[in-house]
Amino acid sequence: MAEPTLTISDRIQQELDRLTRAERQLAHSILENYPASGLGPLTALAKDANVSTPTVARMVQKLGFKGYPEFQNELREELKAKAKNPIAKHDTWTEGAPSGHVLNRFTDAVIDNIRHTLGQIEPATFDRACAMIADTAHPLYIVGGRITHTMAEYLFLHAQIIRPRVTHIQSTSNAWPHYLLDVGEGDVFVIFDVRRYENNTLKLAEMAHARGAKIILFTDQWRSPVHSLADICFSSRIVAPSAWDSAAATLLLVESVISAMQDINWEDTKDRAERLEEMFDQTRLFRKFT
Amino acid sequence: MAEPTLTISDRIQQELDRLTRAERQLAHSILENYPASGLGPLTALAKDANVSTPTVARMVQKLGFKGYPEFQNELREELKAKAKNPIAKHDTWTEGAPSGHVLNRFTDAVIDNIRHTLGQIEPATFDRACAMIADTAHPLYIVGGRITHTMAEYLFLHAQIIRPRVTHIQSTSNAWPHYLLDVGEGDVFVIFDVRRYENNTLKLAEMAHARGAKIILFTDQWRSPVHSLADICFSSRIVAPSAWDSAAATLLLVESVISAMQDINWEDTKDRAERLEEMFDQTRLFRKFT
DNA sequence: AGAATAATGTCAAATTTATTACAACGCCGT
DNA sequence: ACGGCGTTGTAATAAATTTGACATTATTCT
Repeated sequence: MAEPTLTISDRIQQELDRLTRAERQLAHSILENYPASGLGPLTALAKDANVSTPTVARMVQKLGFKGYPEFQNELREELKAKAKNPIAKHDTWTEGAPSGHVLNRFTDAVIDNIRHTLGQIEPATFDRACAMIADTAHPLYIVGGRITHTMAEYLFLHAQIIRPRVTHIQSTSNAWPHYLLDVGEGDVFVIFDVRRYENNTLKLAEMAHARGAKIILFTDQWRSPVHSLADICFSSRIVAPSAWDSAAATLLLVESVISAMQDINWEDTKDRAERLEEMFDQTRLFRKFT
Repeated sequence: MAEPTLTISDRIQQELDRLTRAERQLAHSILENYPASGLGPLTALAKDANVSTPTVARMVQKLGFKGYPEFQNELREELKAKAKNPIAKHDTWTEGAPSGHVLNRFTDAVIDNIRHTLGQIEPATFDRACAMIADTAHPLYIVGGRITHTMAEYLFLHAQIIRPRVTHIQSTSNAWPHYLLDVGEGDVFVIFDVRRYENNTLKLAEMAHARGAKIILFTDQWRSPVHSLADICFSSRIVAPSAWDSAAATLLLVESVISAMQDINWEDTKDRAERLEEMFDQTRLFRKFT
């Protein structure tokens, strides 16, 4: 590729002295709202700068492009790169590994997933979801599928400490219908369903929905069919340079939910956590921290 | 003009449910590199999203534009507006949330953890670990504790597809000594142990080590006591603005290992994955992808 | 001052790009 | 299984954008 690290903006400014009157006029117009104006049609740009269309065509050639379309193309590439950049000033994450190494490739993908995922979330929706999950007035059910039950369990293990009345259901288990016996109006379901979407999970969601339960769904960018039943739906990006998907962005969301829950229920949590500590001490399950 | 303050990105996400399959595909492609991809020619966008050109034309009309050019025009206006903003607070991950919001605080911490974690890994060590884990000449045991067994299981679920002879042991279960009966020289143990370090896990590691097993340890920055027995030790940073720790960096490592394993064993994996697919098809566990 | 040269604009041709009409396909309900 | 409806793609058409040729205007040098 041999991408020059110079942006078009840089190049224009560099050339500014060597440009003629009309071209300078045009150059300033381009830089005025960069890069937006350069991405419109040549005609519009010309009119904006009060120059003729061939002037535009000639200048982009002077800048080394074959034509206006090629010029626009590079502008768009710049824009793409810029959108990615706020984070990726690291060219490699693991020092000493080539950029093509799994670690670097994978990490790039994950960071990218995180950025996309977070970018699509409305804070208000997130807060609402956390409030629902933290609300001890209603029982909380956490549901996961074949792979996602790991995420479900992660949430469960923490939720269990933070609040009472939490149940973990594996949709792949054939025991789940039993759990639904007690479900009533206003109960809260957190459901994980990522491709490949599981029939069991959908069935479970339908039954819970029929009983008046609220559903908060964690899914991927393509969204599980459960989403039509869900009150709140979070979709994380899961693409990875691998035959499988990445759950990292989903985990980040889950952990954020845990953190928010804990803030909401802090008084209770503190108490429950202390009692848990005591019990652990008694069972000698853990080492004393050294 | 009553310009709605909604960006095109917002509008697309709002409409997402009402869109058809091809249109959704397209929508995701637009959001993927927003707004750059939408500023190119219609034809290019269509090819990018693997849909036909009329699909693009139809969707922009569905979104309320008279035609593609008008759509692009608004995109450019958005871009201009964004550029004008006093350095649009691009340092937040979730737009519209204050930088102090849980989502932003947590994400910052996680990215930071990832950076530190990856920075401490030697690629050669990583590769060696992957080779050991992928080596089908020896049985593989995966061990997790109270919280970490979610990570262990995540690895297990994937490893199981990639290679034979994989066993998942929960150190909190009192059944684990049984598993050790068959362990012999050269068997590989992947052990997860983060604070609070668990006595059971340490015991298990000691016994495995005594029997000549190789140990690959995933722990935190303070390193579990198991590390003195381990052949390879990965420590991830787990600090989070919360009363609990973040497993995100650990998960990233695990997923990278999975990806690397898969590359090493690709021939076998392909075969095993196909057979698994068939079995799933027969059990009708999953929906057909739509 | 006047000729020569460079710069710019006008207009038309050529190319690309968007739109429309229509046919094929898949999905759902009967 | 069959018919109808909605969705999607192909291909032709219409519109636009870009480019090139040429005439005009400004600028510079003698």
